[in-house]
Amino acid sequence: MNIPTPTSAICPPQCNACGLRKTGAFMPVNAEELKFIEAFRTGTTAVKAGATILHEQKPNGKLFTLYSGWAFRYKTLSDGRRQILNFLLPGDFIGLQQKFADGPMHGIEAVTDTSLCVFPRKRLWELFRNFPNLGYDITWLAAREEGMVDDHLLTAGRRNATERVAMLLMHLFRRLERVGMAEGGLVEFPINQQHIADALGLSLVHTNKTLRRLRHLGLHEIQDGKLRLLNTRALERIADYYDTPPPQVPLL
Amino acid sequence: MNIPTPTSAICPPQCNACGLRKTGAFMPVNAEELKFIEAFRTGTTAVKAGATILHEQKPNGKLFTLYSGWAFRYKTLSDGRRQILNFLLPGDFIGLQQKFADGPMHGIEAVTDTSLCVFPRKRLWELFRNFPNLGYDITWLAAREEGMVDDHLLTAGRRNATERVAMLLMHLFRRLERVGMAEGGLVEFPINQQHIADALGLSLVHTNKTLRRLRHLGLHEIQDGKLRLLNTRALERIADYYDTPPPQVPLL
DNA sequence: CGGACATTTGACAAGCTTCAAGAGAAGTGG
DNA sequence: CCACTTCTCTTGAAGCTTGTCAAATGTCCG
Repeated sequence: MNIPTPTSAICPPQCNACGLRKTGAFMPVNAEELKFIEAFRTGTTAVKAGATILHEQKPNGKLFTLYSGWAFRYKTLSDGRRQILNFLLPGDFIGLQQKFADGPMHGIEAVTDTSLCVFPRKRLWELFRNFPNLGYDITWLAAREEGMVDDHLLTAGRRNATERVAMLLMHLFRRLERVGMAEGGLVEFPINQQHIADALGLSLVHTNKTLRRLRHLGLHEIQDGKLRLLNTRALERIADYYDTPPPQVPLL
Repeated sequence: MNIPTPTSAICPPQCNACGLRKTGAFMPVNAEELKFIEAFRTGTTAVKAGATILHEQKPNGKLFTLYSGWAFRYKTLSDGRRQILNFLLPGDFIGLQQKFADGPMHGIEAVTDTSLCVFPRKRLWELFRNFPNLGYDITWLAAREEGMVDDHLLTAGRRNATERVAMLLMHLFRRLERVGMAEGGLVEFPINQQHIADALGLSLVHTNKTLRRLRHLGLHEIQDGKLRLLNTRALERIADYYDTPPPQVPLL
């Protein structure tokens, strides 16, 4: 059984000591690739809970791999309405869109204290030229990230409140499980109801009532920053969720 | 002034005769790259209006560039509710996600008669190895596509019906304009109200009433399969839309 | 204890969906 | 050429889901 990765962990100075790679959740890389990744990496950063990793308006020329903690990508309308586009969990590659898009960006904010590896986006081209397989991996990650947003769009556009909440619980649980952060039906769950509301396109009040209803049905429990799923079968049925996250994904 | 690309056009047998490249909307490629693209291409297909380009459940190992016509990516829930994820317009690269994702796919359906270039996804790796800049371009395209879905998620999650409709009109108009398919305020507009409803996460009836309201306000006109924007300023303000599509994008 | 913040609950209003049905356009076959 | 079907657009009415407003409770922390 996997031991949950401590979200407080700091990214080690050497990539070959990387705690994420040891989980078995990621595709192995050869020595040469690992060496390049380490050289590609500018360094590491820690971002405190609630702080901004990437400002919504101005790109900062950096790419990240989230080593530990939770974060989320979001967009806001000018009157303040906020939509969370996706949650970011350990192993996720961050900032690709920024490299390319010109228009309004999305912001990234840390939910918990986070630790990140930093890469200069200027050298991304170098990566594609010298290590085409890593370039391929990055495309893989971009496509996977888009696939998740596709799912969330289906959720926001066509599922009702109950289905949306069930979907989010299953989605996050499965992703955490994949990177070895679940023990039994229990996972760390540092987000609050406002995060959930913003991710699902619901109001805070309605999110609360919906969450409460599912809880009274005995489907889940959220306590002390931990989520326990008590009936995944029922949640999957309600959400019409049958996704299976891939066993191994690339890791930069 | 650009001449609108006829959506009935057939993709020519030689890539150097490609009508899309002549529009100036796409990044130029050198002779060597063009030669590879032509060799990479398996051939061309035509898909009739309403037919399926990519089935929602089974990937078919193909990648496409949409040469002419409109299509859309979509997902459905098991009870039939459908969400359109994005519309596909001439020049768009199709099918990347399929290459990578394992789980439930998205489907692609032609709105009008379409003409497409076909590429074998098996040789994608070859492209990355031999032409890293083309690999880079593909990542660019993946990131751009995700950026669009991000926007649509914000729309479905946080905009009301009026704002959503205004957003969609502006979004599509700007994209069509970019590939030279707009004359003055007029563009081909082959989708019906059900498409709009499915793209925005609204019911057909409410979409109709909202569309009607905007029309009575003198903001737009839809007639004979053509859309005319009469007050882009007002539409932008309503939608809180300030995006500027990039002047040139890669084209495979 | 006081203050900030997340959760919870009730009441009411509003927006959106559903149901139902009619009008108009376009295509089909006798 | 006309009856008939099909499809899209349109409109009205009723009902339900969700949002908004307001306030209470609980918790953590200085």
